[in-house]
Amino acid sequence: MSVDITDAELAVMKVLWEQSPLNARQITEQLSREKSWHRKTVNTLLSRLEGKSAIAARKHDDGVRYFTPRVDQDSYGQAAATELVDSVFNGELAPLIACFARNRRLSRAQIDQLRQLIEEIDDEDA
Amino acid sequence: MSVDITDAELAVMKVLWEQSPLNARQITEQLSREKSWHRKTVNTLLSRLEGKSAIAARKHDDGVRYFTPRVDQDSYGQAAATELVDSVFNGELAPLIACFARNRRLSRAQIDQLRQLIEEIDDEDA
DNA sequence: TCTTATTGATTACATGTGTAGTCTAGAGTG
DNA sequence: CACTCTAGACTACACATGTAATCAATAAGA
Repeated sequence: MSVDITDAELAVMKVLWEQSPLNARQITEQLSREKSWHRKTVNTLLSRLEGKSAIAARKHDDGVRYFTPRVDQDSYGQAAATELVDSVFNGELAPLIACFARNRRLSRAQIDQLRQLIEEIDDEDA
Repeated sequence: MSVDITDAELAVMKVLWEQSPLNARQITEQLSREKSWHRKTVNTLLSRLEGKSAIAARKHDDGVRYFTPRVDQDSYGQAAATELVDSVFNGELAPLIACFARNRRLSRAQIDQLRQLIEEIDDEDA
């Protein structure tokens, strides 16, 4: 509900979440590792993201615009996860994790991490 | 990656996951509780789902087609969750749960359920 | 049998999305 | 100063998606 970011746009956001501000050229370069997108394509995505206020542009001294996220990764992830859980799992988190565990073997470290996370949540909750 | 089901289509799938086989009229009726979709709209969605092999139609004795899911809810949920976790959380499950917890959506019962789930996963893993 | 209601197939149409191309103004180069 | 390169604004265009309408065949009633 917060901001609706599409798949292609998400790739751009991920670059900016890792490092920002960056200009269009730098972003295209970063993306070239995984996507073979034309500069213009990245430009369009940046414009659309700006239109959605998902990123902000600030013109630097060199006259070029540098972009920064206005939506942080956590908020976005939270919204996306909530939406998924609501739409597919009827609002329950456990089935998602169960699905996940069944699908993707969780390593011992990951299981321990989860256990610890649950304890933290529980403590906070108290 | 399995089957690409859109939001509108998902609403139809959820009805069929709850009960099937159902014909178009019955599905429209079920959906009317939450969506005010025209019969024709539901029909289009059914056609598209059939095209994607997400559901199967079988003509019953009354000459009307009854629909059944060909993709089960678990598989779909698993795929959707995996995609979300991969795309937003870089493949890690814990951040998703942390996000969720921060959002204060977990009741004590849910926390207990999670804890138990983790233990089960852990046991299986051993 | 003629009329009407219903199902399913086909078609429609605005908006969203992926993926660019074109055009213009300013920055740097000979 | 004329030419060129680049960034950004605007435009393009096919396919996806939400949301139906039209049309043809069939079933059911008068």
